[in-house]
Amino acid sequence: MASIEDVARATGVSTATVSRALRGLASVAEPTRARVQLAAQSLGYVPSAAAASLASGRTKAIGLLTPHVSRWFFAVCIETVEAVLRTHGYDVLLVILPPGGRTTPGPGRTLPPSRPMIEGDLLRKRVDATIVLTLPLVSAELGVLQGLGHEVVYVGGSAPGLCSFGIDDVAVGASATQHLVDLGHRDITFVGGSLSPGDWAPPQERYRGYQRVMAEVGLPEQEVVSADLTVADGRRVGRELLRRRTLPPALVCASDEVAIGVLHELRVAGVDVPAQVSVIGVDDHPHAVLHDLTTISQPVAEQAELATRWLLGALDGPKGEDAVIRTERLTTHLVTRGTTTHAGWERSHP
Amino acid sequence: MASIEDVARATGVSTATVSRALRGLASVAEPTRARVQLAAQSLGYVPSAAAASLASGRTKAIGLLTPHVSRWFFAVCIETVEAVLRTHGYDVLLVILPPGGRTTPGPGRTLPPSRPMIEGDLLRKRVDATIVLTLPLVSAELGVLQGLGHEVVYVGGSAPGLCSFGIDDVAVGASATQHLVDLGHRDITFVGGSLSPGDWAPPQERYRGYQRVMAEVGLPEQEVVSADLTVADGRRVGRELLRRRTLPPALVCASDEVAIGVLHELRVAGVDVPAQVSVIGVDDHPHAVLHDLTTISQPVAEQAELATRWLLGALDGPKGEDAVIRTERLTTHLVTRGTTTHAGWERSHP
DNA sequence: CTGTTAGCGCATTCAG
DNA sequence: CTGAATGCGCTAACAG
Repeated sequence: MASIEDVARATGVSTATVSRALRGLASVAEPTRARVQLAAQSLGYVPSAAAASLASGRTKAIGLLTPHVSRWFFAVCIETVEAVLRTHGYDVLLVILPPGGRTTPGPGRTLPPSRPMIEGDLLRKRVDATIVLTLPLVSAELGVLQGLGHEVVYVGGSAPGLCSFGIDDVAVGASATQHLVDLGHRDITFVGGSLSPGDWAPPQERYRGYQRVMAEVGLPEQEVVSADLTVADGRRVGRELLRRRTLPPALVCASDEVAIGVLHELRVAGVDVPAQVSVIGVDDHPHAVLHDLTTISQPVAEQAELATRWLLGALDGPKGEDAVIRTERLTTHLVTRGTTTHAGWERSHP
Repeated sequence: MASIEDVARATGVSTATVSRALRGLASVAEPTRARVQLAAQSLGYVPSAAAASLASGRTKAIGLLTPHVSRWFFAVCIETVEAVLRTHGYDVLLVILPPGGRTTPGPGRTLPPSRPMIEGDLLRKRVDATIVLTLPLVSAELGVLQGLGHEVVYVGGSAPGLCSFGIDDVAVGASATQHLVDLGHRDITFVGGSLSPGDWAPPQERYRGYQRVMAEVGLPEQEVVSADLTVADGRRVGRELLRRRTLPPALVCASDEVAIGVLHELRVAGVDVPAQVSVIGVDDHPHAVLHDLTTISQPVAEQAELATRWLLGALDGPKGEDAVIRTERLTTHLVTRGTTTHAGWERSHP
């Protein structure tokens, strides 16, 4: 366990010089730096992150808060964030906060009691900044994040009071709905809404887009079908729809994963998609094409990368000066595949 | 930024007592502890991880090394590991080491030059132990891991010289192959092998299982089809197979994701699965059932959980005493679905 | 360009 | 059960 002092002794310089040399500060003579590096290497010296943090006040680590890992959007974000941070010398502290139970009770603002404290404790002092991935935050948590005393950036949507890089989920819901309207559909059902309309998480926003378009074109809203954004829950919804007397002819699903689940059950039951039911999802998940799913595509890695780079810039740049809250919305686009078609197609078809 | 001293002053005790009280050490009078906790809370005191690490020598963080995030196996492992560690007060330092390029050149043992050093630097002193997820390590890296000076556990298979919790990939490959043999197949092709047979990563081991069974039953090995374990690469393979004069009648795929990709292309091209081609995968990926894929199921979360709990035990327990290298293999099982059937089924069918 | 001097905030002896 | 003293290993002024 060589320490900086061993390296200093071996090189015949002071520990301060070793520190400077190894960190690449300009004010070190090149020959000196070379000797220091050599000695450090041959001694197998590795600086103590704890000591460096304590002395410098910076941890060179960044917290990454996410509600999931095994869902495509989050996995891609995590990979992207990690890659960018690592090339810039930052470590990633992964914190998973499953949203489970959070939107269930009462007015949708209750949390398991341990959660907010965990966030505060966990991130403060341990990291230099925090990246939050599309976590359906409640206001108490926003407060915690803002009180963290360091930069916070939100990825995947927008969050009140935080810098964010994401997409416009209302617009996404609207586009998906509009696509079906354009195909002549009038009876359009939204799948994937949650029960707590007070939250501003993506499914809720997408639902608002649906509502907006339906209102604009004067169509009656159908009762929303609640679902987690998973294949498993999509399947549950699919089976539920099959039990109805008549199938809904057009579905806007809040994500491709639900859409894929629904599609699967419908097809297994012999329903002709899109002839009997048109289905559109959101994401352009890698598996969407396997199911020939029409969807709204969003640039996931780009959102994560932009957010991370912005954060790195903010960490270098003027501290606390740019109090401007930056909210960037990346563009999405419709990917037309085979699960959507004109209303009434079935009747006009052999 | 309240420090331990502020809490001590506010409570009228020494910093040592604050430290003990807050960490739950037994040797503190209950009333004292209560007062300390109250003061700490009202001051918003959060201990400095850096200072604690420096003083105690333990970081309360664990490194998690993984080659991927967006693949099902790894995502589930990451979620599981994080959940277990967090409930035990440990932070997770996520390190992604994409295996890209590692098995490509020369004898399959070359690495991008930066990699091994990164590992050593990154993990040493920053974490108390390391969990490695099914990373196709080369011997140099094994050396680095073993020289890290702390506990290391491997998840998903086994690694020479490391404690590990995983499945027997050779047996998995053998089971999959045996299933096809039992169905009367004689012309069986392995998909997903890598080009570097020197490595002992899962695909290679599964391939060895295939080889073993083929040899045992006296069947000729077919030329292995290389593929990444992804849907995209599975599709590439599917298209390649379609260009052959005759389709291989039976495929053992090294993972469900490749299998799903292959299946998709075959079906889109009008190939009847399983009548013309039988396909079996490995994993029992959540999407496998959507494609009616026969597969070998493995308990992913269990592997990760066992490994993590073992590690926590090792961190508490006797240091360096239990030099026994523990290798635990969990059981897998065949899940028969609709993508495999008897050889010659097509001919005997209307 | 380099050395000297102080802490960073806590956990841990060792006394009491 | 509690307090006083020591140092973990490094970075950041400040001199030179």
